[in-house]
Amino acid sequence: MVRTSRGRPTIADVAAKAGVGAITVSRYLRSPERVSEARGAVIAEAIRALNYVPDLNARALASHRTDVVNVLVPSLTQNIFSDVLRGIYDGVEDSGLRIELANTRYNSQIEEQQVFAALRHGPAAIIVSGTEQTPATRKMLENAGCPVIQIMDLTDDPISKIIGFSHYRAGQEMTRHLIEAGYRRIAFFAGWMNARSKQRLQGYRDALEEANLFDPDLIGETGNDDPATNGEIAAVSRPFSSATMGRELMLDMLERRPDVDAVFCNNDVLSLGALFALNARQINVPEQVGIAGFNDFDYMEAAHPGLSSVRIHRWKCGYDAMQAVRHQLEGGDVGEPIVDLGFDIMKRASTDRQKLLRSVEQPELALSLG
Amino acid sequence: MVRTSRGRPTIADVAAKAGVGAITVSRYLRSPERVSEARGAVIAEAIRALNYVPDLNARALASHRTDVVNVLVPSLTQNIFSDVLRGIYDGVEDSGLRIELANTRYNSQIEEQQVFAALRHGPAAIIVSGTEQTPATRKMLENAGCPVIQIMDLTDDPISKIIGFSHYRAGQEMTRHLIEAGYRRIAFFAGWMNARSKQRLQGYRDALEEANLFDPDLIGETGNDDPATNGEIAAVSRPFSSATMGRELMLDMLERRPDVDAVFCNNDVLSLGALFALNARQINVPEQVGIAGFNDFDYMEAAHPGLSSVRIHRWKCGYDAMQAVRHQLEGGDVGEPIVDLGFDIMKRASTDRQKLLRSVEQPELALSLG
DNA sequence: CTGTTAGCGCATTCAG
DNA sequence: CTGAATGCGCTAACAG
Repeated sequence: MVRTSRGRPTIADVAAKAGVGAITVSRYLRSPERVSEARGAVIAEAIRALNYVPDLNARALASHRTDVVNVLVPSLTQNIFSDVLRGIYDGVEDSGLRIELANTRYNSQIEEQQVFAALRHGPAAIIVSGTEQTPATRKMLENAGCPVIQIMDLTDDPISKIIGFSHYRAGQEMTRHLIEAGYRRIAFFAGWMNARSKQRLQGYRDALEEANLFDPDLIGETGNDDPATNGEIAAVSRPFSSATMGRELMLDMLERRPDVDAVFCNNDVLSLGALFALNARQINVPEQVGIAGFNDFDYMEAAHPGLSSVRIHRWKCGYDAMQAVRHQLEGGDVGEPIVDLGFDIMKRASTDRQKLLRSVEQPELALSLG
Repeated sequence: MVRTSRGRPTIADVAAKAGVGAITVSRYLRSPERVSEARGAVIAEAIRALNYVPDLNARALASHRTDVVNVLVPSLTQNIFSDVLRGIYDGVEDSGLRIELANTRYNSQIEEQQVFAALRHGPAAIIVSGTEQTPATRKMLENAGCPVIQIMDLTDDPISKIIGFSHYRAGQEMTRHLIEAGYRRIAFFAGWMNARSKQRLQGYRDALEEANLFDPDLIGETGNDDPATNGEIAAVSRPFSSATMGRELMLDMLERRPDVDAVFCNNDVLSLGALFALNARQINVPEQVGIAGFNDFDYMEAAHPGLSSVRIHRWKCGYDAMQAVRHQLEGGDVGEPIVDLGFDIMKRASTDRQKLLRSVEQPELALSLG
């Protein structure tokens, strides 16, 4: 004995005690139905008696597979992905799978390294966000030899299976709602633009152009393309405040374009900031300026006035991705490669301009309704 | 050859090509300084030429150790822990460590199972939240054979090292601030109570009692002790809305106790809901009712009026925990077993009642300042 | 349904 | 500083 084992009982100990071969114990552990009931019972007893716990590393080495699902998200800042993660964790319950979570920081290069690293331990499955993988990443993923699910976006050409929704259509539909509500000078606010934000902006733009209302001057951005300042940079203890940014963008827009009559914010926190700015300026929402956000976090409904937003199915996206993983791991097929979860335009008081039109003869009432 | 390897080059291939023993390659990989420079260069070249990548599972089996840091948090709902996670991820950069994240759902039994599961693969380190571990969990952690860090709370008796702050003192100090600001009937709002919430409540209570102001009737709770309804239950796609809860608690309190003049909310979202409720009722903040939250998320400062809150160092807590892990992994000692990160009472307009007192001769001005 | 054989790829031990 | 032998604990493969 040159080597010191940890003293824990091994599968051989169990096999000896149960009077069977080690492989039978191994089989019993992984698929009890492949072992006769009689022997199964004996093995179970031996396992209990010895307090045997299989070593995951040995299993991994021998099988080239682990129980680890690698999940890659672009951000951990409190935002949409925390709900996605909740869905993933709710979906993984009682599966024996573990989750290794990585933060790509909206950086495809980092994502590539992380996929490479993940592959080194033979993951049970990989869940990645979006469709912006580098060619090398895509290739690795195609050859991963395990289920691969893309989430939170849509594409005609998924790696294997994608579950999400169209950011373009979401941006377009909310903008159409604002137009229908009677707004004409509709601004777009964004903190910084990632691939999915750009799709939403394009939807906004197309909706306005089809109504002949597009005005590039109404796009409010911080002019920042760097995710680093979005709280994703290392060693910054407080993320850049979107609420403050929304307030600043709103105040700025009011100065530059006092005729603005609605703002479509790329995220909810931004819209909260915009609301606070309008409150401070005593500008009535939705009569004078309408507000819409994106994501539909819980506080949107509770706000005063209630803030309109695009509800996306974050939790379901994570949950369904995990279900798809489990289905495939149990031998099921990939199924529909493109799953569109859709979204809902939540129309609330903050964009209910009709209220003004409906009560145009009694303006003081309209104001008191704010 | 009964077995099909994955065809990837192994350490033996590298050793052969470099004309050295396998163990020398192994050594070179883990601590290059223990191999002569000449051989090191040859090995490096062979690795490059063969495109060799060490197999993590084989390494794990042979060494009984992985590069995985297991992190256990009680919740993934967008709250304090997303910032803690950011800190952890910022702290893990370029360390070669991976993070396996588990959600204990505020349940010590689940936590126990997860610690047990984590131990099966020989984690590099374990980070757990709070001090509520079961005796069995504690025992496993004490014998884990790897660094163990507790975070986000404080205790005299940490498992090994704890990094956090005193929830009791935080609750106490914010309450004292409210008293000093001139409030006398100060309510406490909580959605549901976990161990740390209870500590804050105790701090609130003690602060009021020392000023002879405690009134149990002013404690507003949903009477719910079950984290399940706090968004932690599986298969619930939308977490229970704290903002809505804050609004309801506020409206309820106004009805029950119209003389309430301040509310200390157990979390920021609750305080946001309270603010919206007061807005809707046209009750002036901070003149008629003061509001304070807990956590100090970014929107607190951006709110109108700015909302007071207890700023806790979430990010730093995660980051420092990771630094402690790395320090120990590099052979450093545990250091100070109890690290108090403290907190800051952020005094903003929402609790600035002095403003009223300062302008008592000109009440109309006071109101317009709201 | 069950067992035997032969590794999986790396790191430990101890001698040199 | 280096290497040979051996084992980590489990499972793939095939035969029976």
